[in-house]
Amino acid sequence: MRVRFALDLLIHLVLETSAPSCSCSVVSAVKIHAYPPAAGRDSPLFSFIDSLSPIEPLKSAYSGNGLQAYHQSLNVTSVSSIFTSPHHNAHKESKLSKGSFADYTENELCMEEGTDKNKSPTSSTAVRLFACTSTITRESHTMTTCSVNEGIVDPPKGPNDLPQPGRFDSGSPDHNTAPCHGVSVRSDLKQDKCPKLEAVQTTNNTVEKRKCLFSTDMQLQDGCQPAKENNEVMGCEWDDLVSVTSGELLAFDSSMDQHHTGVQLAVNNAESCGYLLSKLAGGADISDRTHPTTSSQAYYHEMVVGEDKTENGQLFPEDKKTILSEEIQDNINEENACIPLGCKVETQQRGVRRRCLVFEAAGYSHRTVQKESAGDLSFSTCKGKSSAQNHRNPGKTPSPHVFRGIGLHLNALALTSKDKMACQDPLATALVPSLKTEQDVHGNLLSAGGNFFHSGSGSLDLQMDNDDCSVGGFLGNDHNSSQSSSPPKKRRKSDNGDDDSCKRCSCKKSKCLKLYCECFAAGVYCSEPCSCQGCLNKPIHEEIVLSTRKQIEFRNPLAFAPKVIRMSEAGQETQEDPKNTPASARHKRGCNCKKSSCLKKYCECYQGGVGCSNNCRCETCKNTFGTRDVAVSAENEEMKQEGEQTESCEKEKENDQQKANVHSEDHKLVELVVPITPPLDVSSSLLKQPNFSNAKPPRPCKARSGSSSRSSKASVTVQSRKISKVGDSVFIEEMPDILREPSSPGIVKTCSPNGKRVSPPHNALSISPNRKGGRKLILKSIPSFPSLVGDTNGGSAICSSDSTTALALVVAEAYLYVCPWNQVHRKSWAGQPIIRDRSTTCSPIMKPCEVTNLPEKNEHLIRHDIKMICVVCGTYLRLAMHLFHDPSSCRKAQDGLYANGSSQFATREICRLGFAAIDCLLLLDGAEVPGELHELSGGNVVYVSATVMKKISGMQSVDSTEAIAVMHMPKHFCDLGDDEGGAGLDASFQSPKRILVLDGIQDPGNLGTLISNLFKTYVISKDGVFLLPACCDPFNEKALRAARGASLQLPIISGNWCDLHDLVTRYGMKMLAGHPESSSDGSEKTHVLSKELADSLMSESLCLVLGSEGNGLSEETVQACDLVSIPMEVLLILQYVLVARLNQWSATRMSPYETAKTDKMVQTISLILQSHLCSPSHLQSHSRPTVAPWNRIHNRRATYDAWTHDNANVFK
DNA sequence: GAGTTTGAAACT
DNA sequence: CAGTTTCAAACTC
Ligand SMILES: [Zn+2]
Ligand SMILES: [Zn+2]
Ligand SMILES: [Zn+2]
Ligand SMILES: [Zn+2]
Ligand SMILES: [Zn+2]
Ligand SMILES: [Zn+2]
Repeated sequence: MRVRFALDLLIHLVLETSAPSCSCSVVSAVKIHAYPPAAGRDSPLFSFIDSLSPIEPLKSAYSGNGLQAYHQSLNVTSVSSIFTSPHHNAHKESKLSKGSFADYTENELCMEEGTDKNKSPTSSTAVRLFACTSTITRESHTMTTCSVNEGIVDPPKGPNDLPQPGRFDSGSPDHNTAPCHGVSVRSDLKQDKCPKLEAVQTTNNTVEKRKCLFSTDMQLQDGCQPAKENNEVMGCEWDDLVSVTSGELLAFDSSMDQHHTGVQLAVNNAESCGYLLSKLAGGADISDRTHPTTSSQAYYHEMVVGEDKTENGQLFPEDKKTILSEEIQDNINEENACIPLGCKVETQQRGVRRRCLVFEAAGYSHRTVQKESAGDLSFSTCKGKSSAQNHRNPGKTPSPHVFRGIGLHLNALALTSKDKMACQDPLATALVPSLKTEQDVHGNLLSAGGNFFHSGSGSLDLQMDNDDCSVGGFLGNDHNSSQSSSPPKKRRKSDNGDDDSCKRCSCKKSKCLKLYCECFAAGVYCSEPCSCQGCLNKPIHEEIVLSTRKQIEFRNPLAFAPKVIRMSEAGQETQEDPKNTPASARHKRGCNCKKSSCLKKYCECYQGGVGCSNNCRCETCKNTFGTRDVAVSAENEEMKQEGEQTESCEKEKENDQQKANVHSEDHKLVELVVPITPPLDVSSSLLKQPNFSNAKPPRPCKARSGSSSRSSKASVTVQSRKISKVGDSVFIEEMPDILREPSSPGIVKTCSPNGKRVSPPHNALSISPNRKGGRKLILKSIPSFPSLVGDTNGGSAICSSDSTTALALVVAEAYLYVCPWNQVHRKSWAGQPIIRDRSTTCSPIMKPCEVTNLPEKNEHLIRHDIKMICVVCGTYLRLAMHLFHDPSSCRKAQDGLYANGSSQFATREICRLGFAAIDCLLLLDGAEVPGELHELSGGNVVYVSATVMKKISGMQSVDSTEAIAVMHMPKHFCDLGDDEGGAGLDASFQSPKRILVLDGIQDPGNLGTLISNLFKTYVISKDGVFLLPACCDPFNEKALRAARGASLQLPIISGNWCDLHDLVTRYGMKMLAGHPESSSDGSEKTHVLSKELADSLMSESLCLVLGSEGNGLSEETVQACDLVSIPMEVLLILQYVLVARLNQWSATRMSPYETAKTDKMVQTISLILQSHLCSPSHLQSHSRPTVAPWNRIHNRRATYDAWTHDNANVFK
């Protein structure tokens, strides 16, 4: 029992650390670290620990709270074990085991017994898995490794068994079997591997801990393990074991590096592995808890529970774990366990590895942690657990909470399959979750821990002692829980490498910076086992890695989230049932298998050990883990559950009790599968006893929203679906951070109506469900923004429709932010009413883009078609907008454009825009001439063969290219560098009022978007764009596409600063540029945007200068312009509005492509906003420092000329 | 170990 | 949620 507690504590710690979101757990963890050990705590242990473990962290860990204490103790133990060396162990053992153990055991026994019994049966079967090593022993001093195997198997395994049994008996009754295995394993290990383990001696103490292997899964249970060694302590041992494991895991990380000692876990059974993994994630705790129970399921439950308890919310994915166990297969266990840990582990690991996910994190994290404070944490946790076990336990429920932190994110999938595989093979294991930890170090640590676990199971590595093995990565499965993802992402920790798992990726071209790379996807750095080429996924390239990750996350917030969601986890959020079959987990996005029938690892569902769900689009699915139909029903349930969950989530905390109930229910479910283990409960009890006891596996919820805890309900199902749905509801993932942050001024809050919703949990971990899609922003909740509207009065406030729309558009324009006009839209600002005169809205900004809202005078300018274009061309933009300079055109103009459309629609739309007239229309043989095109082309239609078309279009395939329009460069474009530039300028502007000056916009997409936005409010002969030299080519494909034709209709002048000055002088324009408030030097040139300022500028002719994405305003700009700073509140409001609006758009009429673009737009805006908010040096440039060669205007021209030359004969 | 298959990622 | 291409793992021999 104690052990369990300890474990729980550890877990909690881990979780806490890992889980960013969970404040509670975190807190505890933190405390632990920070606080000095509680006096209360067991001194003996502590002292013990202290003495034993070299590691400081442990000590620190001890903090004070009871819980903490537990943790600490746990940590301690683990630490000791880990680090430890044998000697320590011995000492510890003696101390711990005896004293503490007794206590623990007793407690646990009580608790567990009930559960245990249940479990035991199952457990026996189930468990086998691993062996952990160590730690536990230490605590107990003895503990040593634990190997858990699942029940049945174990016993056999090792000689140790015998000992174990004894322990078991005493300690954890039920588990005996398992323990046995564990024991045996251990013993074997010890014997065999002793070295590493350090001798685990069972008896003595020492156990080393390090190496425990778990063989199977689940069950870590190990309680048994304890038996092994030394240990004796039965119940305690289990706990210890568990803790150990967790500790080990942690230790691994850390230790691995340092000591090595780590533990190895071998998970034999897949399930075990899975469990482990899950546990890892947060699971560690769980496992502890579970230990008692034995069965793997139990573990789950525990885990889940733990998570729930702890976190609550947060979560991690943990859960996900899922199920793996389910199956368990376990079987196996490997006896091997006996085998040297390393060996086994390795193999397993490898086996697992493959696809599994990697834990990467784990390793990293651990390391980091070790090194850093984080390390401490982890240690502490680990140790703490053990110690806790020893000592504490008592109470501490808290620990469980801690766990949560752990959640990992694993990317990996679940492991189930792996597990299974593992089962099959020894390896199996796989699953390890990655742990990515969340961002935080802690998270990392945690995750790492998680990974370890997984790995352990898998083989991962972990191994502590051995490092050799490697640890590496694990794969894991992980699933992570909820979490969200991202945040955690993790960093890879620093680390070095970690090793982790054995082999890992072998990327040749992705530089390990794409999701193709398993290491990168898992959130871990590449390490020695990797055979990648040109790898940049190394700690030394941390910046690159992190920035790349951000970009990818921007694109898909869930990119680094675990792919497999465990039902159990879901439980948290959703919940799931543990019982469920193994398959409680489901792949988040589902697979799309065509030829593998979901029976090969090509299938991510299969690989993850989960059945296919409704999210899968697979054909002829024969997934052995479950096919879609089955899943469906589950999903439905899930759905329901989700709803509940969500609700529950909010109330979770409040409803702990309820949860408890729920948990219990869950437990039942769980129990079915596996016996549950009550012991955990105890530990969990600290957090929430109920949960533990129940064992609900459910998971923590977290998922969702963050924190939430999940609903406890246990629904079994789980589901990802639900999740997804849930996500819908909320999430704003995409919202800029700023918005989310609380810090935002009060205004913001008020403004946003939904504030609540918007702010997702911080953590976010929860990922939003939405995500399914990945990209959409969400908005459900965000209605319009009140503030803008608002304010009041009724009046018009907003007009809403139009005004809002207009606003949105306006906002969209990055430069607009800087623009005073924005204020016009608001009815009031800063408490003062803003006068809104429709007539003044002329400013470009104000105009709504929607046709309906367009001022009449612009009706003819703004093409309704734009909308259509979006829709129609959205998916084929590339084709539709692919333009080239027209070679055939006359020299002077030289600038012809080819518009080739992949489809009639696209082509037609382009023409409709009325860009320039089409000089010639090239159609594929046999294609019909679209009516409108015919008119536009003036009858100049040429039919060409597919070959020619292909050549001209420059596209790989002509299938979608039905027509290419050859047109002249728009007359509105003039390059002052050219001969006749001047004339063009005069022609374009009779009296410019608003010119958007773009200084160094390097990204074509951004440039196009800016032009497009300006065009929406374009006033003929009054507005235009001036491109300074550093800008990319506005006719670049990407720019054209982004501009949706706007660049063909808006005056675009390309010139240098001298030209700009001439222009400004000639028309008496005033130059304005946005500037970060902070940077203002107080000079008279800096103004704060205010109603008065806006009013005063309304009638003036202005040049708005927008700096580059990466470098902000150039020196010249700053010198030449009046700087306008926008108060943060305003910016926030604008941003909020923008995002809301964009979301709305995407939800309504935007095609996928457009949606993607929207994302980019948001990104662009965010960047620009940042430039206003931060000093240039802080800006994070998302693009190259300079315009890429191929995007440079002149180069483009050269390229074009060359192309023209090459194709001269084509045109004849 | 080389070559093929496969389906997710990435890109347009 | 489009159509292709790229990529690296999974699988095959
Ligand atoms: Zn790689
Ligand atoms: Zn790698
Ligand atoms: Zn690499
Ligand atoms: Zn599939
Ligand atoms: Zn599937
Ligand atoms: Zn399938």
